[in-house]
Amino acid sequence: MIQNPRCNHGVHPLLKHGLECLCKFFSTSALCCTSADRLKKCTLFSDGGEYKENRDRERRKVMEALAALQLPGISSSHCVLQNKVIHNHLVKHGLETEVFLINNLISIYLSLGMLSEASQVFNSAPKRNVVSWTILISYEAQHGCSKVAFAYFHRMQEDGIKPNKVTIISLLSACCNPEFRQRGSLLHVFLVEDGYETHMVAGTALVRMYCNCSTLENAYRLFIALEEKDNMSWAILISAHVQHEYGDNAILLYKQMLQEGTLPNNYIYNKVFNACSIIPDLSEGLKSHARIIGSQFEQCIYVNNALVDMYAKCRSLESAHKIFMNMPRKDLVSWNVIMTAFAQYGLGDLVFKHFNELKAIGLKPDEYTYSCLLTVCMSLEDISLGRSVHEEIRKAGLECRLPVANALLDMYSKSGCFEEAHRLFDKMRPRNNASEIGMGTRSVLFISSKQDHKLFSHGSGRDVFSWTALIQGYTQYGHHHDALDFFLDMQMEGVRPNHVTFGVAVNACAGLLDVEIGNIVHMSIIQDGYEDDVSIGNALIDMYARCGNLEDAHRVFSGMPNRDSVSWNVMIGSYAEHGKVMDAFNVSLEMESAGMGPDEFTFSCILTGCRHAGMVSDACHFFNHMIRYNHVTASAHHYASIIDLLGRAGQLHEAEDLVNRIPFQPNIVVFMSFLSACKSHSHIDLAHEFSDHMIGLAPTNVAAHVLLSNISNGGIRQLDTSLMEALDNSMR
DNA sequence: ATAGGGTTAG
Repeated sequence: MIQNPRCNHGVHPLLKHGLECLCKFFSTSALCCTSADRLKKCTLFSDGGEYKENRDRERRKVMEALAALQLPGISSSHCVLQNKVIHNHLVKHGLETEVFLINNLISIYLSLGMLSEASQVFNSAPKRNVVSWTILISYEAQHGCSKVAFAYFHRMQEDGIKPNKVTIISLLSACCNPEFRQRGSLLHVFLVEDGYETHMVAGTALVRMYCNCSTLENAYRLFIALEEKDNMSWAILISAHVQHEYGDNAILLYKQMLQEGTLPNNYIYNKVFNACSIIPDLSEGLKSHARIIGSQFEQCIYVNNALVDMYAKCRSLESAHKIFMNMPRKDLVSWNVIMTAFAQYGLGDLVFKHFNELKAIGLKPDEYTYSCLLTVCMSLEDISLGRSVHEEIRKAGLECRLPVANALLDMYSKSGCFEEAHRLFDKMRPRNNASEIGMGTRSVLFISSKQDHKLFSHGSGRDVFSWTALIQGYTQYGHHHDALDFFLDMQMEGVRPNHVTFGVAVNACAGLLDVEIGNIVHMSIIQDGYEDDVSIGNALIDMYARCGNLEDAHRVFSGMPNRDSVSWNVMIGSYAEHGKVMDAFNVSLEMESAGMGPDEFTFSCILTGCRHAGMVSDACHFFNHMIRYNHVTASAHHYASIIDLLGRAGQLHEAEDLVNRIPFQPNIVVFMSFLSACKSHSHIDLAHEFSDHMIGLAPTNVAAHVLLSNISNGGIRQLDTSLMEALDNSMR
């Protein structure tokens, strides 16, 4: 029993040590800032603030209890106020107070990131209860160390302590992906047994777990069964829909929430704006923006960051910038968002200008800032600028952070700098090992005080983006064998390809004209459930067609549940390329009746096909169709193609007529097609009529001069083939 | 009493 706290009677020596550590910390300004910030947060956002306020009140009580003990380093300003309340506490609860204070200490240490102090108190505590363990579990869960959280859960049960509702809720938040599906259902059973399945907090945690580990449908079933829903329950469901990129459904849920009379909070506005960015849907975004004008949310930094992003994604950069400029407070994310927006609009100068500004006001760029800069370097194709950014990243010690490392990989790989790409890639360890080591060391932190912070705080393994960047680079530079080798290595390392990786792998097979490997990749695509992906489907059509397998190409095409204009054009182009012009034309008619207008590219494909097959009259028919077709304006490529065809067939007057009818300034390819035809049919006079035009258009074009000299000298046949190539290349 | 369900950029 503690009569007078000043005398320290009855305080456990270990606890006293912990208190001393804490007191040292109280005397520094750091804690004052932290609690002041926290209090501000509570008053700014009422949602969830009440809980935090209570918690802070309790913490203050503990602080004051410590002050009352008059340990060295405590400042008197922390003391007096609730001294009496605490004193009564200590008297009333006697020894039980010890575990209460210990739990508070652990919790405070953890919230300040003082892990070794926390573990010291935990390990030497004379008594632990369910709360002591739950504090650790919740800490690990919130810091993404799910496996450690479950390790504590087992340890706790071995120690004979039964988990309660709060423990289960904390663990549910650690179930972050399908890997935890089984453990998650086990927790679900725990809750059902105790009758908490539809309890608001427990049920909401369940909803989140199902969103992460199962399907949104299963999550929704639990959601509608909740006895009560608050806006946090809605926020979780809406957020999950946004995460799965179901922007429309997220908006529908949001409207349903409003209809049921639940008021949105800052989390929900944040998600609604995210949903509008995904779709993108400016009008819905404007509506919600109007709702928050004049409200407390207008000040909220998260909401504003999402708004800036939303306007940028909805093609309204000006509004995005206006919001950014008017934000009462900006954090690094705000700067990152606006810089990313500028980068998306190709405004590299503004990106770098803002980068310098944010540094000038004392913010420290992070991995996202730098990866944004790198995308700019990449779009400018300025590898030396990229290298200087890389140097700055190295100095900032951020080279191994995944977003940056992946952006660097992407840049080097797509610029063909494979040596540098590999140097970086090899530094990034395989991800599974890294996290296992981290986890393994971590799980004994509180049991035996063994620790190794570096391993888990900076571990950056390669993920699917890292591999994909490398494979993409290899394919782009024609190293298809290497690309496919890495595609296999990646899977050996346990990293599953995503839709981009699969698409690139298919391209590599197409590049190798290797339909056997192509078939194998196709099977993996089906196995992994990517067969309905549009861009993968397009790549498959192209792969089969290039390998000469038009039937399989068409089978993929006709099996696609969704097609974009590329799908149609690839199919049409494949037929045209193989001389099956009628098939190409029929598919283009289908395309038309499917409500997707044939575009410039479609006609280029067909005209190229006609050119290869020498089908003059059909080409003219398609050409006239195109001219009459409202949405397509014939381009220089189209004219060049048809003029070339007419010329080859000897119909030089028709060709001449067409040259004169071109409604815009024809380019050099058009003239060269025509003059080349004049030459092969010995219409030298006609050629001379147009030669001044051509040379005037491109006085320094060597090929044009060679062509003219050939015409004057009676011609050399070989130029024809180079012209064909130039024409083909200009079509692509 | 202390522990509980949630945010932004590749």
